[in-house]
Amino acid sequence: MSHPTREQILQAAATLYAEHGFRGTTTRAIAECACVNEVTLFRLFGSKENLIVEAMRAHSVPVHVGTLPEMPLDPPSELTAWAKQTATVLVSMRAMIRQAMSDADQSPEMPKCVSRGADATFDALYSYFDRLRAHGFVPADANIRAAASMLISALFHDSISREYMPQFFPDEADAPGTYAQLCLKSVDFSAAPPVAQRRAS
Amino acid sequence: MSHPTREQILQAAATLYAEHGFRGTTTRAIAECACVNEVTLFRLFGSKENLIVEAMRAHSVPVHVGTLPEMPLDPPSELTAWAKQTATVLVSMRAMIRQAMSDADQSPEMPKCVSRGADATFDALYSYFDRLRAHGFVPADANIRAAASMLISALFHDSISREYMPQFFPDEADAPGTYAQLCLKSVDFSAAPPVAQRRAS
DNA sequence: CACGAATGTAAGTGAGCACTTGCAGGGTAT
DNA sequence: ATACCCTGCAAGTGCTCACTTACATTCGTG
Repeated sequence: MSHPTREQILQAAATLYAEHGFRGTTTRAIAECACVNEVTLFRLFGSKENLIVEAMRAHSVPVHVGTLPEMPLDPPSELTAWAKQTATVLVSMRAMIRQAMSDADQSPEMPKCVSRGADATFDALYSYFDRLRAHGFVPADANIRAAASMLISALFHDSISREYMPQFFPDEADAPGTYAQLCLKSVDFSAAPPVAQRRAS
Repeated sequence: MSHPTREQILQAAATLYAEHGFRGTTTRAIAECACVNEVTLFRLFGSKENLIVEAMRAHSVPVHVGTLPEMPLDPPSELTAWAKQTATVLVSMRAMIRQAMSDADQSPEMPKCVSRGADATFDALYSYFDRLRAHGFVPADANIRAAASMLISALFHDSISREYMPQFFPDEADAPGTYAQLCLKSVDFSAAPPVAQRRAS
């Protein structure tokens, strides 16, 4: 029994929340946007807070991280492709992210919706860097943890701040690739792995 | 005599804004926090929006960027010191930054208060990197623009997101220094400019 | 058809909001 | 002392908000 109205409402709530935040999103506006009666919101979700938190949870899940190969072959292009995918996802969620980061006093659940996605992204990138290390692309003592953090930070800051200060960031078209290249340099990436070094896991 | 009440009010408005954002900050709360009558707010500033925008402008100014020497001598330690100073400033303003980034629909002035500070920070760092290049610390073809952007992005993301996802970032104590070192690596920094050799760590 | 669950409609409640008005006190300068 | 400006105080206006109540309508299923 998949309620179609339920999905409409959650979608409307997520859209309006991204635009206006928690306090700026009224139940009346959600109802209008979802083409349902305002009373239906309360019958289905009980309260505005429940509704919006549920909408956030539903729409922060599709943080399908970009694809990073199990077996690294061409790290620069692989990482560039991943950075571009990640940037695209972040840009599509930038408004929601901005709101959620500032609505911690409304419901502590909102920042968590963001950090969950960020953690998943970080894990994917970190384990890829670990594979690079295992295959000898980067030295064993490289600070891959901090490097992964920095790359994601660059993508994050770019996506949520570029529209306010475009002159701050590299050219939009190849910014993700630029970040990826600098990141690889920062971990002493070398194109030709000196055979197979030690296996780290 | 410079109105003391005026400063009290601006201070209170900035404090409350950082905590609760534009819509969450009521004129009543500002008045109470500043120990003045609510009517005084409107007599002095006309409207809530005027008041808060003015408070933001007044309190986003002290983005006194950290000190970066005109003549670079020991870039790793100089940059580390600067990163730590910048991180401290960012952390002290994190709540205000988060709110301002999400209140663009309330007043387009708010994100500008943030971006102005960021631009000044970027300019300081970029020109320092330019000096590094001029003195031979980094090669002429290094992408110092993107590297400066990435370092600030790392400091930015760290300061505003760490409390929501502490496991994402390097250890708090030396995170700024770590970012600085990785950043220098990403621009092929070499310790000895005239006799370019490998640097010992 | 009968029943019940989901939805719509109309109206309203109580609270909080930004902002206003009118008036009274209190300090300062002329 | 008088005039003036700043501030406090009390009360109120008009609006919007989240949320409720009571009743009517639709629709699928047995």
